[in-house]
Amino acid sequence: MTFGERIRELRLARNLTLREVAAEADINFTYLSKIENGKLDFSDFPSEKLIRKLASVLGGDVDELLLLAQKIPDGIRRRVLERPEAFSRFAALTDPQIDEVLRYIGSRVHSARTTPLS
Amino acid sequence: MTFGERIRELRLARNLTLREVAAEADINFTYLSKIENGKLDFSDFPSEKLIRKLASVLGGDVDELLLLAQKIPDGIRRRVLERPEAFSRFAALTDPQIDEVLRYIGSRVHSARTTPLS
DNA sequence: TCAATTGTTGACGTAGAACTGCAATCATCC
DNA sequence: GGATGATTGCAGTTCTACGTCAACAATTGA
Repeated sequence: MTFGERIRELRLARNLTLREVAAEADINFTYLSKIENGKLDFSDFPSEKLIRKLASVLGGDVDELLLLAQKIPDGIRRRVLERPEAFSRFAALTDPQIDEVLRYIGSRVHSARTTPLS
Repeated sequence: MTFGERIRELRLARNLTLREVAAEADINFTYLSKIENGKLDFSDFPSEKLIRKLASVLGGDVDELLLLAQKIPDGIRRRVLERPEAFSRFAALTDPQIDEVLRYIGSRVHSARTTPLS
């Protein structure tokens, strides 16, 4: 699932046309077409600002869209900047090790979510 | 310690002038002055590209400088994009919970670092 | 004393990313 | 067959992050 595919999916799920969504997002409908088809001239994705707007207009999840566009969600970014060393260590784990740590979190660490996943 | 302060520290530690470092980094020395003094017109920090160049020229740690400039180091970024859900959960932990998980990693997860901390 | 070196600052310039917009073309669907 | 919607190439325009320039201040050292 690419970013563009997801945008299209969200748009069609609401039975909206390119023109309708583009108008609400204050962009040109041809640009939206290019976004959905991954045919942007330079860069693979639109700006973070526009991604947020599209999420809002389409009722999509901002973080999901940001990730599809290879951008770091705010909640994670904030925490990385607060605890960089911790994240460096976590990032250095292999996939199975990450899974193991997640199981540990699930079993040992309770009421973990103090803030929404954002 | 701000980004600019650290840059200046690195530069002075090598007894280099603004002009010398700027020349090596292919920028104007007045721009470097602003960077060190946190006086950039817009944005608080130079581009990621320039940060890397400065790290190289000054022999500084890229990740340290990136973090001071509120940018996510590559190693972490890559892993976040690979395992977003895991990082969301990790990021949602409180500080003490993160510390607990780090202790767990230290005690249970061996040969964790398959790649450099980058 | 004055000139050489170094650093600071406000105003200004610019390249590239982000986005526009048209024209031509195609596909569907009543 | 025309109304509606989408695609795409290409040449704009806009915006701002990035960086320069010119003038000046501070310090050093002969």
